[in-house]
Amino acid sequence: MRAYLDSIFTQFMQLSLTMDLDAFDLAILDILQRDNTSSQREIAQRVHLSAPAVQRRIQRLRDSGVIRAEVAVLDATLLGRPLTLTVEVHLHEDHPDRSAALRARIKAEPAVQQCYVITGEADFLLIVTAATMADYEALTERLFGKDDNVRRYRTSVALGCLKAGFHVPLGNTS
Amino acid sequence: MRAYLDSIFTQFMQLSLTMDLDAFDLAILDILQRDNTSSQREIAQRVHLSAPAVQRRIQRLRDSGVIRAEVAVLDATLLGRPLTLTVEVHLHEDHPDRSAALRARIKAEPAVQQCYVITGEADFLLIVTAATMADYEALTERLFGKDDNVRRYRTSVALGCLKAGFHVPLGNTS
DNA sequence: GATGAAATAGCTACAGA
DNA sequence: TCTGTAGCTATTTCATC
Repeated sequence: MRAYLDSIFTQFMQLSLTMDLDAFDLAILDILQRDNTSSQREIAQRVHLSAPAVQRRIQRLRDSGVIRAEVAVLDATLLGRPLTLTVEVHLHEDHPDRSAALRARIKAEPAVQQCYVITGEADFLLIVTAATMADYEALTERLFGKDDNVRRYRTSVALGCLKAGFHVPLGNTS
Repeated sequence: MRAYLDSIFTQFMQLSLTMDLDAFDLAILDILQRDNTSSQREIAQRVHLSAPAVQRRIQRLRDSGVIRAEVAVLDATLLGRPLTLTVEVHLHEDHPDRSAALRARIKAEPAVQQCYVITGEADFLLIVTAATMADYEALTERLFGKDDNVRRYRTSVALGCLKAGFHVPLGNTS
C-alpha cells in the first residue's frame, strides 16, 4: 500500500514537474548540460531573462531532480585507463532475488561505469573502464567468478568512441 | 609526416601529463567528478591545500584535457524521454570508408547518447534515449533504413539502470 | 604554495506587473 | 506568481611574497 502511494506520488510529481517546464527552463537546461560553467549572467542574456530569474529557475530544477548531478567528465585515457569494454551478462534466472548479490557487486565496483538491465538475450549490459586486460580479467572474476547464476558473459572491447554523454534532446533546442 | 609528429606530440603530452598528476590532483579530480559545484575553498580544506593552489591545479587540469567537460546531468524521464535502448549494429563491411556516412548520421543524431566501435559479433554499440517506441522506430529508420551496409541491428530495451556515469576510478580514492 | 586585494559571481530582499 | 532592480555576501582570480 505504501509502495502504491509512493508510486502515485512519484507519478504526480513527475507530471506536475513536466508540465511546469517552460521554454526558458528548457533553454537553461540545454546550456547547462553542455557547459555547466556558464555563469548566471551569461545564461541570463542568452535566454533573455534576468540573472536572478535564471538563478531561481536553476535552483528549482535542482530541487525537483530535473538536474540530477553537476559533474566534471574526466579523460580516462589520460588517467591511465585507456580501455573501455562492453559486457553482456546472461543469467540462468533473472529474478531480482537471484541476482541481488550480483547487482550489489556491480554497484560497488568503481570500474563499472554503467549498468543497464535489459530485455532480449542478455540480462545486463555493462560499460566498464580498465587500465589493462589483466585488470579487466580480475574484475570479471570478482563480479562473475563464483556466481553460479551467471550463465555466461560476452565481452567486447571498444576500439573507439564516436560519442559519449548523457545529453538529453530538449525540444527544438536539441 | 605531420600526422606522425602530431602523434608523437600527443604521446609526449599524455606522458608528461600522466606523470605530472600527483595525489593532490587526483583528490581534486575525484571531488569534481562527483560534484562539480564544490567551491575551491571547500576543496582546498578537504585536500589540505590553499584555495589558489586548488584553483591553479583545476585550471591546469582543464587546459590539459584531463577535465574534458563540466556538465549538468539531466533526468531524461522527467524531460519526457523515459525510454533507454541499447542497439548492437552489425555491418556487412566494417571498413571506415564504408561506414563513414553511418558514423556521421549517428554523430548528428541527438537521441544517440553514446556510440562505441566494438570488437566481436557486432560493430557498433549505441545507447539511445527516446520518448516512445514509435520515436525509436523512426530513429532506426533514419539511421539504418537506407544503408545497405547495415546487415542487421539488435535492440534491447533498458528495463532499469543500476548505475550510469563516467566516473573514472582514481587510485586509492576510487 | 601561501597571502591578500580586486573583480566577479551568486544570492536575497523588495517593488512592480 | 513570477520578473527585474538593487545591494549584499561569498567566491573566484590575480599579483606579490
